[in-house]
Amino acid sequence: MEPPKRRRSATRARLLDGALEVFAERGFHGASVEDICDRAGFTRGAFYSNFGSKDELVLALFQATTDRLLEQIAALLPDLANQPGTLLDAVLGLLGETAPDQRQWHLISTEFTLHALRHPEAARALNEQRAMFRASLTQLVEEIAETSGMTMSVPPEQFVRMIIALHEGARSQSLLEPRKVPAGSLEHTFLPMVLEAVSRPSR
Amino acid sequence: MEPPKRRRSATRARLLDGALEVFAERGFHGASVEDICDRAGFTRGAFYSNFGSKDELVLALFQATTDRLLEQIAALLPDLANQPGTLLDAVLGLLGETAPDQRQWHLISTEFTLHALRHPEAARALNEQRAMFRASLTQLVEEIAETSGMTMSVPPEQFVRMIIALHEGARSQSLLEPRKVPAGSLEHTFLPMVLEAVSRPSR
DNA sequence: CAAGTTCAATACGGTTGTGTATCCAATACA
DNA sequence: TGTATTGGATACACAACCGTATTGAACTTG
Repeated sequence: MEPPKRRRSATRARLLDGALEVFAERGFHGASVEDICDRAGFTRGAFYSNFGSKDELVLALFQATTDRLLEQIAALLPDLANQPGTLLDAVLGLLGETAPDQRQWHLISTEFTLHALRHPEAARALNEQRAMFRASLTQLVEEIAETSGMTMSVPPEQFVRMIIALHEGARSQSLLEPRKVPAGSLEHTFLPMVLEAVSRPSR
Repeated sequence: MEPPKRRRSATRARLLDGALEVFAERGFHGASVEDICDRAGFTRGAFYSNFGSKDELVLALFQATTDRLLEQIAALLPDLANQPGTLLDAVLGLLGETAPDQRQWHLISTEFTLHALRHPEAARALNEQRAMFRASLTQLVEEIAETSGMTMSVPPEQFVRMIIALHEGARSQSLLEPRKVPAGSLEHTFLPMVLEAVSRPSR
């Protein structure tokens, strides 16, 4: 009934989804291949017929997640650039909306970052993805700055790097103490000041 | 020859040191008890005569590291507060000097943060430690602001939270791309702007 | 409709890792 | 000096996990 190609890629997808969940719950090494298969409703036989090893799965998972993320960004970019509102609203909106589940995304991406810090190959893949992500944000910043007649006294990419750094650090604090640090509070308090400091009306 | 009490706590300390190294290298779950014992020059017998389980070791390790860190801070605080120099130099100096090996410290603390996000008890311990750390920084900020006749338009603790967030996010980027993001570059570029924006001379 | 192919399930072997129980040496103490 | 205690080593039992080999079922194709 079902074409085998579709079937295959469907189980692959389900395994990847399961892996995403289980990794978020138990962490990289804490999640066993069997855990992932159980979550996806398969056995290890299915796993090893789709992936060569756990490491291979991790790379595939990261690639799949990255692809989805970049697609979402590409879809959102035009809207954000043309809609009214400040530059920071657009950037922070993009940072937020691309990851519906902030907690899970933070766990996964942080975990993979640690992995990358120990494995150079993973680091290259991660840096590549982050470079594309930054590029999207930088483009957004440049466009909005242009249309609103602003010039920035620091390279836009530097500015974006700073936003990302602050965002990730703040997210960590928000997840650790949700009541004391509401999501986005640090960004919304301090980023306007920085923007004010680095931007001047174009002459 | 050697007093038994001393001997015992000495091996405990060596095991904790070994655990610190091995955790930094292979991560939390990736490090086996035997790895740690090998590193410390003992066997698992010694381990289980000092710790009840791997989890117990982790908590003990975190406590020990935390204690050392807070001691170092307490020792540094008076110097920094009284030495000449700007507020930011003092704060960033404190952030830097407390962890001689930035990479190892980043790996360990990030790993433990992930652990805490999944285990509420660990989260409480971590938040407690971070609160004390923040308190030290806040105190430093308040003292320096006072002696230099400045008033801040945001609560000092908020300001400190923001510095920490930015610092941790920036450190992650620096470790991933040391050549593109020299350590401390983001902080030194943007923090002065924020400080300028939030501080006014006291009337 | 029969042979071949694909995909996942089952069964298995081997490795690794945890924790316990026992043993041995060294020190403390009577 | 002989006995008791303490700390660490050795040996062992047991579970978890990874990866492979084999089997079976569904679908494709000639």
